[in-house]
Amino acid sequence: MTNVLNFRAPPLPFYILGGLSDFAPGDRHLSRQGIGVFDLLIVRKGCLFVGEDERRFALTPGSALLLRPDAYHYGYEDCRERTEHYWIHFQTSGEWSAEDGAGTDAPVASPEEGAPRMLHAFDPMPYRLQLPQFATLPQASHMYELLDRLIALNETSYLGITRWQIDAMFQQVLQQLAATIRKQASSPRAACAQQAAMYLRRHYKEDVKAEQLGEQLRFHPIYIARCMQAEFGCSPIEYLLRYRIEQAKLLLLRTDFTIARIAEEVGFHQAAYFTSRFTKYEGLSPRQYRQRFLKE
DNA sequence: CACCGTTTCAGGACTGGCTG
DNA sequence: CAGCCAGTCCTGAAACGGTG
Repeated sequence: MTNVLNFRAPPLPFYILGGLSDFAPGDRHLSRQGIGVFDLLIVRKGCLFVGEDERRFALTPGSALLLRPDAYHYGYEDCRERTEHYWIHFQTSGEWSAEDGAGTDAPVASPEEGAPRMLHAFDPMPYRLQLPQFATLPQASHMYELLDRLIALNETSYLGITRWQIDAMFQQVLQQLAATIRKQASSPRAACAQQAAMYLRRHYKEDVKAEQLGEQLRFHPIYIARCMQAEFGCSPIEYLLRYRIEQAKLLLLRTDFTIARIAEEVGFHQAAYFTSRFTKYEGLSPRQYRQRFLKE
């Protein structure tokens, strides 16, 4: 059973459309199969009865339900009283997965295998955005206020400057939703992963071995690898590699150092190996990268 | 000739299953 | 939660070929 939806960021999920629905007694939520977008429902008044596949939720004021784009949704019971609820449709162009009650992280969607990745001069370090599938909002009135403003903006205009205001506001909605499971982020596992990441960023120019990392953090290297996998979706070595490549990109654009010099500066012993890793992650060689982005 | 890309393979890192 | 073991996978070094 799904409890948490994990979004690998960047890119962050983006807003599509939202509104406030007012149901009279006897109305019920629509039945839809695989609508292709995430649907966030937040009840302001009354009680909404919604099912997703085999699970059923009775949403009372202040509760939020995040419906998956690939599941079957339905109203399983009529509203007994006047029921107001916000609905927000959003989507992501990145990877996302559903985590079940047992803690397994089953991948659900990801960019097409082998598809050419979008090329940027710089990519920030990846992180994971966790959203609960069902939550009771601690500051529901604040959320209602935010959603009212979001919907009002949405209705006035959807172009130009308003578009990024909508996106910024939508990120605040996600932030409030994510905050309901923030307790988990301060777990020993998350702390271990954060410490490891900090150590790797500080020592990326040096030879960092898993064993050495374990000694520094006073944890078993295998345990650290698991913590980082859970927190960042990658192993310590992959995290280090990505960080080194980001630093190398800076040097490629800011200096006229040779590829071999840059490889050495960011912790690679062999320029050939640096080139192969860089090409794998960026889709073009260091030299091509420099030529391409210095021209722009 | 300097620099970059490809191939190969030993050893280190990671994963899954399990234990305390 | 934290660590161990066995099997598998991947990294990184080295050698060599290609290119401008």
